[in-house]
Amino acid sequence: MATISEVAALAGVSTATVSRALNGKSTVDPDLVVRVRRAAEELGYQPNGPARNLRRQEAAVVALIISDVENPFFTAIARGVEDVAHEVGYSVVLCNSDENADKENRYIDVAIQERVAGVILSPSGTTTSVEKLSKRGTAFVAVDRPLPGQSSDVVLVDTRLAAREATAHLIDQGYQRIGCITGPAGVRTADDRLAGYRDALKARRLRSTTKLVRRTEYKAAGAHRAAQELLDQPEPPDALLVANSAMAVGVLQALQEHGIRAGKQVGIVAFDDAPWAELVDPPLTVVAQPAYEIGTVAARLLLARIGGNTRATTTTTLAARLIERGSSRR
Amino acid sequence: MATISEVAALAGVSTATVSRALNGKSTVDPDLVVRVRRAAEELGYQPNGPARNLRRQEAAVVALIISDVENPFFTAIARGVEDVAHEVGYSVVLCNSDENADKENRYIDVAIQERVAGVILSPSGTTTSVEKLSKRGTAFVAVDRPLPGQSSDVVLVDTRLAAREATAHLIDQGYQRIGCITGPAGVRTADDRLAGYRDALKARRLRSTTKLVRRTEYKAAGAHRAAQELLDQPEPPDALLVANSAMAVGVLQALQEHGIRAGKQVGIVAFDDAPWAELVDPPLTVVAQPAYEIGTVAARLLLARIGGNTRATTTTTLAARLIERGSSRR
DNA sequence: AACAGCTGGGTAATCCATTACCCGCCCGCT
DNA sequence: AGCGGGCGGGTAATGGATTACCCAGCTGTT
Repeated sequence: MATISEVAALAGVSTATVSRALNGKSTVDPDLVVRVRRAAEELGYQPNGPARNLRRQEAAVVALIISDVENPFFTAIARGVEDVAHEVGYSVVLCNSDENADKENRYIDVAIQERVAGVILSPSGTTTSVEKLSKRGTAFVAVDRPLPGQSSDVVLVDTRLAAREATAHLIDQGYQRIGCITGPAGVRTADDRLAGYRDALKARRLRSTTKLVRRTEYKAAGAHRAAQELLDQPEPPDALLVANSAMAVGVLQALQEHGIRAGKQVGIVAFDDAPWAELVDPPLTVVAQPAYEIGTVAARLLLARIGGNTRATTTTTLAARLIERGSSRR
Repeated sequence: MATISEVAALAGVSTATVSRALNGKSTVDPDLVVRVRRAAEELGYQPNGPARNLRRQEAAVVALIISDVENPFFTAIARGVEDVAHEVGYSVVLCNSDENADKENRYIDVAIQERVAGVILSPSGTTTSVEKLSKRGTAFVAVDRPLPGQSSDVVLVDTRLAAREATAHLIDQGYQRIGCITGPAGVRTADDRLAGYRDALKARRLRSTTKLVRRTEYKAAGAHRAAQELLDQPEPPDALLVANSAMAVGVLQALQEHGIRAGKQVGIVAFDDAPWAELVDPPLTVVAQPAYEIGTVAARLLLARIGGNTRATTTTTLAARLIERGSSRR
């Protein structure tokens, strides 16, 4: 692997000039730039990243720590972040924390050790230790969920309002015993969706009972079990608000197993507009979240901070959109 | 940010001892180890990754370059790679090449610059330039698709055979004008699936016509257009082999728009067992690929190479499994 | 008692790109 | 002609962890 001094030797200049030429710095004689380029080309020179980062005290990399690579909501965020970051020459590395605070903290440590320029993360829980980041002065932005106790830029969806509207929609459609299957306690989006659900019930003077509420992992399996339990009760729900698309899979499965048809018998609204939502029968009513936009907004905020912007931290709240389809129509 | 010499000063030892103690090296007096640990703790010491990597000439990171973060097939591979890599202390960074040779090559350059220990990639096309990797001696493994012209470890699925079996299954079910919607020419899996489809037709002495074959991007939109074209023909197909699950979404949509029911009227088999495959009506017959296993196998091969193993390159071919459901039954 | 051998730990070289600092040269002005 | 200013480009310091090499001191053997 060629080093900068070999390039310098071949081009007949000093390493300083090579560095300046290749980085397009100030004023280097155009002839020299050409000679340096040619020499670098010939040797297949690739600058040594660690050396550069060591010197610069920062890598042109942003880390994106998400809680589930297999969840399309998060991969859409990733795409948004990537598109913006690439424009300005930053690379994005994706880390999968699996909703696991340990893994998440490990990745934060790695991010610090590797001296990435910034971190975007969807904090899995209450024990996320971003103080390390702020202590070191590494820029970071939270997405989807706020950071407990920390002030930072945050990009959120008004998920409580969305849940409220979705639930109100179910009430409007004439459903009366509406249940809710949401994520684990302590995960902010899960709590908010539940709160929004309760808001709607209260506003319409429907009584809210824990018998119709279940909390599980944000996965199909947990939701499947939860739906079965709810449906096996003496007084089962006649509609369900489901907190994400993976869970929706589990719920729809449970309905099938019970020989229940969505819509007519049990109304369903799920968060996240999955590509397959229109394919099931009846098509699934969903709360579409602007995931890609979350990513782009978060990336821009992060880049501004990296650029040294020191304005007060901001909270950006994006709206979700209810897409009514057959699964919430009798 | 504390450095190793500050830790050394606080612990009253040399930097060499700090390094040895924290890396669990050879024999350091247990008392000193404790003192060093305590000092590091107190200062919140995080080793400087770039400095370490510069010295070691390698980072404990493997790069995984996949062609579509939003495709569950690839994210499942990612999970497999992660699980294995983490066990031995390697971090995984995910890079999304978007089936774009430029982006892919850029990520390969980044991987080289950052001196990652190894690379796993699903080569998007014929112009993938891994010579840079082999020239530098960086270990790499190809997944899902072989590397054109290069010898390397490869982990594949026997996708041609799977396509053949899936097509044969459709023939057995009594479908007669079977079509195929596959990915772009030059993408090996797309070519193989088409070849397997043709194998099956030939074996059963059915004539194969290009009128029933369409190639598009591996995405829903392309497949949607393709399916519309096929169905609008004077002699439309009565069954379709679809090359991945994103495409299946487009195809099923087109069927809906044509008021055609899968199974009874047009048999469908799609690659990749998506979580929603059982939810559509009728449930979707699929070719399930062992994506997670591809990831684990590839990671183990890569780690062996990183460990200096110089055995000849291997090709691992895993079997796919046809899961018969309603969409291929009349 | 003297010496070989081993072990724990310190000193300083090393990895490579970037950049502060400095020098020499040329131009233009007085 | 002499001097100041500006510019191109070289020398060497710098960043921080790892590790080759070496030394001091202790153990055990004869």
